[in-house]
Amino acid sequence: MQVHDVDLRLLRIFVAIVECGGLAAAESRLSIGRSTISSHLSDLEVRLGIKLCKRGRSGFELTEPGRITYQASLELLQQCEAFASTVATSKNELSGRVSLAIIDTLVSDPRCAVAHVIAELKERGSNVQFDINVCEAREVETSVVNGRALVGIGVSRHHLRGLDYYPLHDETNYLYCAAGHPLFDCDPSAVSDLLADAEVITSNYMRDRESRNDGLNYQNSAIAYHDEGIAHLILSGKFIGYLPEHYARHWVDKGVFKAIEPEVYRYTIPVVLITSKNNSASPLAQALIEEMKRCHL
Amino acid sequence: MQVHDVDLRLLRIFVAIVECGGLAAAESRLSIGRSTISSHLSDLEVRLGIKLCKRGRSGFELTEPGRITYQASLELLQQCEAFASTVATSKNELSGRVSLAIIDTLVSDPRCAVAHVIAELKERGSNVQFDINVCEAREVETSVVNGRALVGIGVSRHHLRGLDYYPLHDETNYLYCAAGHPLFDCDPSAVSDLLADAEVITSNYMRDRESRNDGLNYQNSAIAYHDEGIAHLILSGKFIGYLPEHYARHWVDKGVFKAIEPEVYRYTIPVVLITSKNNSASPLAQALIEEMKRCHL
DNA sequence: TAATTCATTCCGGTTTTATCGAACTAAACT
DNA sequence: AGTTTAGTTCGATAAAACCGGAATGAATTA
Repeated sequence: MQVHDVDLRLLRIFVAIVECGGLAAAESRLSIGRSTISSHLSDLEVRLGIKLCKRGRSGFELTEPGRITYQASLELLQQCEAFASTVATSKNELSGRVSLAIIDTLVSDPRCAVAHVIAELKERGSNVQFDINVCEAREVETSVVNGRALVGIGVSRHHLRGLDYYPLHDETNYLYCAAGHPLFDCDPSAVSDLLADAEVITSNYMRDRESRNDGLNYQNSAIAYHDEGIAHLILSGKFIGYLPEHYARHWVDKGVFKAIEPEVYRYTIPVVLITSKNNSASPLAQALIEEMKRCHL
Repeated sequence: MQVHDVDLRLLRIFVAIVECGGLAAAESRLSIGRSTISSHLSDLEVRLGIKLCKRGRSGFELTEPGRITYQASLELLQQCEAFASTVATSKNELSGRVSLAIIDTLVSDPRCAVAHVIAELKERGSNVQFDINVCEAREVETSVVNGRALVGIGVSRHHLRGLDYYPLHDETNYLYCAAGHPLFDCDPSAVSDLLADAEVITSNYMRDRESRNDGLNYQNSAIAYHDEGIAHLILSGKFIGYLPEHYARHWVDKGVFKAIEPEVYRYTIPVVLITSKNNSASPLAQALIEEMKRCHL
């Protein structure tokens, strides 16, 4: 091997060291001994003719050329992945990293096809890697906008420019109370009075003034942007709040949740596939989107 | 070595084979035996999971994925060169952030080489960033001591431990009065009387008791640690004070300042380059210091 | 000062890789 | 069919890469 030849393995090790902040910490990540790492690192330094970092008991620190080398290494390794992806695509296989931003609790919806799509993509390319981020509604969109996620699945009413929205299915939300709350076992005639007093949880959807046309008592004394947070609050017996039917069903079946006048207190919102007009060019993104749509015909 | 890992050496061999149009021809170019080349090539095919080319007595021909792989290989190898070049450049080129603490009004001294040094460093590395802080004398030293500044340029009489001082040039200060002050147009014989009454500005230099051996009237009714502040005070016509000759010249030429008995009321202080024994190890600091000294030979 | 932590260096044994040459196969040319 | 050319396969071998452990060093912490 020539001295001037780039050795990707050494670069990977170097990157790991940098990201772990020292040889000792990199040990477990690389699962090779410290002495080995040390010699690899100094190997690289000799090859490049550069002192890459200061290290020792006094702390780990990149030199300026080290910083540059680190950045360049990341770039080169990225380009290697692109190479692999190009080659894989040429044989009709998918390859690369899929990053998904998904609104929380969607997993409990039986119509949710995410798992199926993952299986399908993995089937079509063993090199496909997944990076799934479950987050609240707003975050789904921002993740797609700023490129953290290739594709998002969530709900949205105020569509952002630069994003494409494709409706997958509708999600119906009901107003729930839990055992222990006055509304849980009350006489039907008392409902409207009790409702006027009940504190309602403010969720992402309910943050918009226009959504609060149900005459309920929004005091902002309980706010939660994740359904799981809302569930906690409802379970306390002190609040009532909207939840997707599929998510609440778990507790409804156990007899601890009850929907309050479901014919009145309900809203339906479409679950949408969110993609960016920018980064949907890669074959991987293409396949993901197509498959997602196909599953929701 | 993992299967999905890219091996640059194999890619180089593959490229050579393609460009030579067969294994036999590539033999001499790679100066390795045909059997070796053959096994390398099939290695690569196994790794990528692709049949790259047809070969045999019937002629050499790339498959379609082979063509794509060849193109992608060229690209990747190109990017490797770019990587190498980036890293190599970072070796010789200076890069990083230069923080300078400079005593104020030095810019008006024609012997001040700061601008020239900045130009020179920028020339030697387009990645160099500058962070210049113009401040009063004391601050120059403290900035270097606590690391806020890599290098300082200022005046100092009580050298601090841990700092290195390198004399650049001498700066002469005269005692000035401005139009409107009794001393400005007075009769030479009246000077000594008027001087006894004139209020003198206390500056950084004049804060030391030992410096106040000129018999003047220091009342501390006007204090300024920046030359520009001193200039303001002198311009008011109510005070007299010491200023560097090069800085005062501007107003002297316009006829609004006048030096008072310049043969008597003057002092000279060396302008020094101040560096810390700690952080002068970086190549950037090194270059800066060397260049600064070179300009002041 | 002692203990701790991080890193380097050296040692040796194991594994992997690179390489060559010889034997072999397959197609094409004579 | 025999020859030629191109490539493959198969050991064998030497080189190298790899790895962990012990000893050491250096700087920090107790």
